[in-house]
Amino acid sequence: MLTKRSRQQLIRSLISQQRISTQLELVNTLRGLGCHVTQATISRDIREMGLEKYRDHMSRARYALPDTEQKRDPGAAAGRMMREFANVVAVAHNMVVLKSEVGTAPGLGRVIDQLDHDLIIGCVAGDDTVLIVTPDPKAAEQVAEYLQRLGG
Amino acid sequence: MLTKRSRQQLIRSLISQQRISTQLELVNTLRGLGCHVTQATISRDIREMGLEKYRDHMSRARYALPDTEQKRDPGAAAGRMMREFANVVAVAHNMVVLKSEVGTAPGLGRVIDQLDHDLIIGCVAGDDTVLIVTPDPKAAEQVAEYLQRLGG
DNA sequence: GACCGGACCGCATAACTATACAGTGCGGTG
DNA sequence: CACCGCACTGTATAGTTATGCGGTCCGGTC
Repeated sequence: MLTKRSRQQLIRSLISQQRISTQLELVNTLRGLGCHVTQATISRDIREMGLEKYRDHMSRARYALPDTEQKRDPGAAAGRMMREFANVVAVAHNMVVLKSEVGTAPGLGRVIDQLDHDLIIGCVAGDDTVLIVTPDPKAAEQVAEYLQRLGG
Repeated sequence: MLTKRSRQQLIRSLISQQRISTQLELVNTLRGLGCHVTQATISRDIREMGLEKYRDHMSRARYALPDTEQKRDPGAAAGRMMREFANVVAVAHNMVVLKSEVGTAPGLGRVIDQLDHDLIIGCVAGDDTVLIVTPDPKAAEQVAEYLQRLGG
């Protein structure tokens, strides 16, 4: 049997890769990977890990990593967000303008804040635009390039 | 009987003022206010309004307004957050430093971003600190005062 | 070894939430 | 008015999650 620790790590991996809607679903998926536990244990794991259950834009339920989780690897989180939601990255003077899907800008702004990038002074987000403030035009260029690389 | 619309408004008001942990709790509270509905209706309302259920730092369950909801009245949202989580507001040069309960800084930073305040260029949040960047020391003073007023 | 305490888990079930179905009321249409 | 369609709701129940209790398995102590 897997240790509790590695089981929880497995759960983290699973829920970030595929949509898991119920604990039973998770139990069955884990069973398929040779990890045999009951729904009760999963319930405890989920609370312990602080996972969140929310509904996506199709109002389908899904478990997800908590917000704070993103701090462990802000680059990866930002990369995922960029790939999923960002459309255009542009430079304007000492700022980087990021256009994204409507409604996703606040989330993007947040992960970008969490990058804690030296050249990023701060950012503000509207509905579909993130404005990233940098010290000067050259830094803006660098940040823009960095973000584009993140977004793969 | 209240209209569906006003009932939902009432729900919004209730959950932002007090901790509501279950739908039954909400049903009873509403009943106390003369609004008599069943749990089923509440369940539908909650999904329709996109309310979220999460656990606070004491791991107590609570319903809350969705993130996007805060945009309608960012001042109120920020005020609530400030009252609940902020401890110290200080000025340092052209910045405002906000110390808060551990783990609450990202959320605070976010609502502050959403204030879309003229004098706030942007902000970054750590675990228990929000750094707010303003154009100059005078603006920082003004922002600090504004935030303190918000926090009541 | 005997005993204790704590972490962990499963079982059974309580607690909570979502939904299928049917009923009501209301506005529009013939 | 008769009829239809739609929004809304309650009832009953299915679906989902949380938890009280008891058991097992260590690791430490006497």
